[in-house]
Amino acid sequence: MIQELKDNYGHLFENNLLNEINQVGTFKEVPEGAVMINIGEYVKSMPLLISGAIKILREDNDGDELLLYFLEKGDTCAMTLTCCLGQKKSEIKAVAETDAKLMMIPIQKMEEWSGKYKSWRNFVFESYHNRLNEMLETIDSIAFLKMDERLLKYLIEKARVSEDGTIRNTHQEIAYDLHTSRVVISRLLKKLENLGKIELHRNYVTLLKI
Amino acid sequence: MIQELKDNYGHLFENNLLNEINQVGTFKEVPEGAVMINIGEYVKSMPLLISGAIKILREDNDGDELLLYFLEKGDTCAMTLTCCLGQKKSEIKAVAETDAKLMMIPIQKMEEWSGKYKSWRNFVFESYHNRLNEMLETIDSIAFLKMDERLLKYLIEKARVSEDGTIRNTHQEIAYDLHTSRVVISRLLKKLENLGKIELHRNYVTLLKI
DNA sequence: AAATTAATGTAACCCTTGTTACACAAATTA
DNA sequence: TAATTTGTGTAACAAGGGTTACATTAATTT
Repeated sequence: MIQELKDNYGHLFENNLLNEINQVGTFKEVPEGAVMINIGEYVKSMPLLISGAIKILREDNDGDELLLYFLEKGDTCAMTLTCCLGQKKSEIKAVAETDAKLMMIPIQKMEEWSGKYKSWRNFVFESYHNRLNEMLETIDSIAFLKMDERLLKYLIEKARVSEDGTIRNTHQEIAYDLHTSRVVISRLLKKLENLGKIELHRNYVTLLKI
Repeated sequence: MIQELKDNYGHLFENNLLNEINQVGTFKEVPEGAVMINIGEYVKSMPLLISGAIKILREDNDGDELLLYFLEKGDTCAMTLTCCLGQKKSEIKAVAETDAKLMMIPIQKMEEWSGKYKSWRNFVFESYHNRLNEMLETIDSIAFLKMDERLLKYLIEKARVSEDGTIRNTHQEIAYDLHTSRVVISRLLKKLENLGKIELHRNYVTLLKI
């Protein structure tokens, strides 16, 4: 049994299911920055995230991007779930935000386990629920917040999922995630620095404790 | 057996399940405009929509609203699903867009049926998938479109779910759904009228065929 | 070290959207 | 019918944020 599987999913799944996952799943490591799936691609297996963080993005026809949310350990991709079941194309893009470890589950098992294990069903439902709530959070941000508030919220999220609490990105990269321009981000970051909320450096930003 | 249940869900569910739904479900009619659930309320049963349309809204702390999507016949509310299972509060507000007919399912049955009927599981998964996609559509609109494009898209959606293809709303009501101001909507509607896309009247708008 | 590339700072400008104010018309109520 | 309320049209202005342009500084390459 892979120890990290037990550590992260032991409280969720009964032993029989854990053993099955351990048997049929494939352990996988992905390096930071790796594109794990693109819009329009078919999904072949379902990931259970063991460590690290995955960035989920939406893209429009012009290739403009928007960050939707991050997945962390114990999470799975809700999109993948029905993509697998219905053989549908992915509607989102997934990129490793940090180095990450995953357990990949073959799609045939999902349907089988849904009938067999109550804990699996609950996990799947819970995942959907979490993802829907994260989408609502995203909608709240873009619909109700101004760009400076969105930026601060983004920096806090980014710092949370990063290893050391710093945001190791250029202004341009931040601008892509928030679907705005580099100049706007530079302007607002400077404003946040003047307010004493952050510290700016070349290639990274640090959040200051309040 | 309620005929409309068979008509709308007969192709989805096996007969045993249909009969159970018919037995334990409560038939319910709601008039246009009725608030079916508010943010923060607990959900007691799960609705299967038989006819009419339901408007799903998000609200921020100041009471500002934003239309997320419409539910139509054959749909259910994905939010409700895990709200029921996890005894969680609703994150959204639901208002009858037109007169609607529903079958209300007691929450205990949901868990039971998830283990018992494959068609029920598939329906639930499919619902989640559809709702996630509708949320993505909403995000696309507010993130990538300008207000005039969002407005036109909104009018087309509204016309689709309405009885007679007209949008029976005041400019103020449209403004609430799109989370903007009445003046902005009046301005853009007038622009769309000048482009020959719509016809403006007091209290309603008609879409012109292209 | 010099040249080049990448990241950031900042000014000036413009467009979209939001706000305020008010006129006018249609519907409703007195 | 007169008075009031509700819905719409429009002008003028403000603010947020997107764009272009260019300077400056740090890192990388030659």
